[in-house]
Amino acid sequence: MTTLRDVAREAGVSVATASRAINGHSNVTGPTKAAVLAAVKKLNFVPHSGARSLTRRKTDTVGVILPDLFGEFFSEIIRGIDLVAHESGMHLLLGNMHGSTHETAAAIAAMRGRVDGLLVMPPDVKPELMAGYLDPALPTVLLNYDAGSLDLPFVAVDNYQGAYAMTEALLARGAKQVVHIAGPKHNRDARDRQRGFADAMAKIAKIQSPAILPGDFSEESGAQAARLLVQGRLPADAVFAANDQMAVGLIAELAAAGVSVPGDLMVAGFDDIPLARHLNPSLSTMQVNIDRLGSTAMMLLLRILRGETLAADSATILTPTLVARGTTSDSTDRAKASVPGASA
Amino acid sequence: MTTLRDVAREAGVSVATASRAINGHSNVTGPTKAAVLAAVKKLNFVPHSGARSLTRRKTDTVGVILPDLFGEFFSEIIRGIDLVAHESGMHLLLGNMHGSTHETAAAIAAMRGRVDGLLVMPPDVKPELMAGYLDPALPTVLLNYDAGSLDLPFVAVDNYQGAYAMTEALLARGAKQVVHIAGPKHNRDARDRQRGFADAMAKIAKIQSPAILPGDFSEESGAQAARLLVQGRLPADAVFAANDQMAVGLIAELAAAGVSVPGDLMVAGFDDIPLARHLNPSLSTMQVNIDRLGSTAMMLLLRILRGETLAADSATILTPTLVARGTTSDSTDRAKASVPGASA
DNA sequence: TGCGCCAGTGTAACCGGTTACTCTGCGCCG
DNA sequence: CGGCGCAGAGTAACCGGTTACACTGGCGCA
Repeated sequence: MTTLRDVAREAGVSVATASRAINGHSNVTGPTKAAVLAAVKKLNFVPHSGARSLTRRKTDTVGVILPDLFGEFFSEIIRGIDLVAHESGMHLLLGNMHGSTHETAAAIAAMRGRVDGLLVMPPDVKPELMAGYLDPALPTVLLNYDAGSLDLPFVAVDNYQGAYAMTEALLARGAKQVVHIAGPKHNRDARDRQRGFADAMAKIAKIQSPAILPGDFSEESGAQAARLLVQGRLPADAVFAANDQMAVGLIAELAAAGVSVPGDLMVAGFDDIPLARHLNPSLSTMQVNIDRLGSTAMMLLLRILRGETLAADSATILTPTLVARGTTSDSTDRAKASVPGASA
Repeated sequence: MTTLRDVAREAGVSVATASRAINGHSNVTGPTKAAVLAAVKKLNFVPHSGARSLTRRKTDTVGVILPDLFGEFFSEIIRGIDLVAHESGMHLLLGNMHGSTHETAAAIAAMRGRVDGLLVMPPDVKPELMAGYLDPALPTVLLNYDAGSLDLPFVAVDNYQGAYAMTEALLARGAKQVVHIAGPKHNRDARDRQRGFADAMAKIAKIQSPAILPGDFSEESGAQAARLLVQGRLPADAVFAANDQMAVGLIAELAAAGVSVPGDLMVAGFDDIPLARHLNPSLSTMQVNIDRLGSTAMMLLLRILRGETLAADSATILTPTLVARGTTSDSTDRAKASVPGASA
């Protein structure tokens, strides 16, 4: 493995000159520079990024710490981040907290000396703990997490507003008794969505304690909710699941039980996963541009790295948009909804 | 930002002792070690991984270079890799070739000094070029790519065998005229699948030049194939798409044209994306355990990094398994298939 | 009692680059 | 013609750890 010293020797110059020539500094004569570059080519030299980042004190890498490396959500967010990072010549170092709070601390600590900044999404970690985990010297942007007192820049999806809007839409469609399937209790997104639902029910339908079934964002928990609904004879004319995954499980189980959607029961989800529009009937949901979540956060981080001091307005809120599809169509639309994936 | 020097000073020892205490070397007395660890805690010291990897000549990081950071395939493969990497305390550095051959070279070069080994999946790069891109000194495992003469270890899906098996299954179901929708022409996976299809048709159905429609793995190209099929009145009783994505587009467009699946036409895909079983009727496909592709490759790489010299048998081939679902069921199964997602 | 050995610790070189500072030689000015 | 300024190149310190080697003191053994 060839080093800068080798190149310098080959070109008959000092390491300083070699370094300058390679990095395109101005104070190098044409011939000298050419000689160095020739040596680089000949020896097939590639600078050692580790060594370089040690002196430069920058690594051209950002750490991305996510709760899980799993599924569509994950790949979309990475795609968004990469889009922006790649443009700026930045690399992505993946960290995974594997759901555990303790691992979160470890993952963040492991990033020291490897990255210039951090993108962290800790949906299940308590804010007061986060403060201790983060290195104040390392620029950090939070994803989908309002750290409150920590006052770190963050990008978030307006889950509350989204859930409110969806609930409102269901009520507008004529639903009287909307049931919510909640997400994991300690999960921020899930809690915000539940709040949005509850508030909309209270404000618009004047129902103070709407029915809320437990769930954990998994397909299976959606199916379970369906069984509760059917067997418990819970009066309901619409179900709003806290995410699409659960809505999928719910619909499958309802179909098995002979409940017609949207005829007997309207169903709505949240996230707009790709599967949503391919279901039959297709699933109404709140569309979240997850890739935008990632790219926006990355842009924010880049600005911080460039030295801009962000004002308090550094928080960016992305509002999800309502996508009305088959599972909430009223009877007149029913025919259209029966062609599977016709919108493809 | 505190350094080892700071810790040493605080503990009243030399940097060498501090380093040894922190890294758990044996030749440090109890009290000394305690003093160092106390200083570490007090100063909140985290070793600078960049500096450490410079002397240790290892980074505890592997580079993962994929054609696209996109979709289910990507997230599953990363998940598989991470599963194994995480267990060994390895980190993942993401590289993205963004489809361009030139970027591939750049992505690989950028890894020098950042990683201990490389996992590369270059489906569109010609083998003779790959040789020039790769650093022979850097342990590398190829994903879904048989480098041939390069004789690098690799893990691959047996696309040929999978396509052969699926074609065979369609013929066994009674299909006489199976049409294939091909993937991108320069893509290895796509070519292997097409070969498997063609060989099966030749061997089993004795058809030498079966109909093959062009495609590019996208949903839209599947839809386009459907239009060709319908408008061109191509005689066909089964369609085997080179991937699920195209099958999805195909089915949607067929439905719009009033063609019944599997009644008029059986359809099969490849990959078993999550969407496949949720379609109505659910999509028959070849299941590829993509996460296993990643985890197997990572295990192989780890073995190389541990110093094991792998024999020529280092190539691992994963055979996809056939998943027969609604789109290839014969009429007696039809009723079952009409319950959407009942298998959830 | 004196010597060698070894455990525990310190000093300093080193990993592979970058860059502040120094040095040299040339052109230009007075 | 001598001195100054500056461009181009070199020397060496440094980034923050690791570790080979040197050093010291206490113990066991003769």
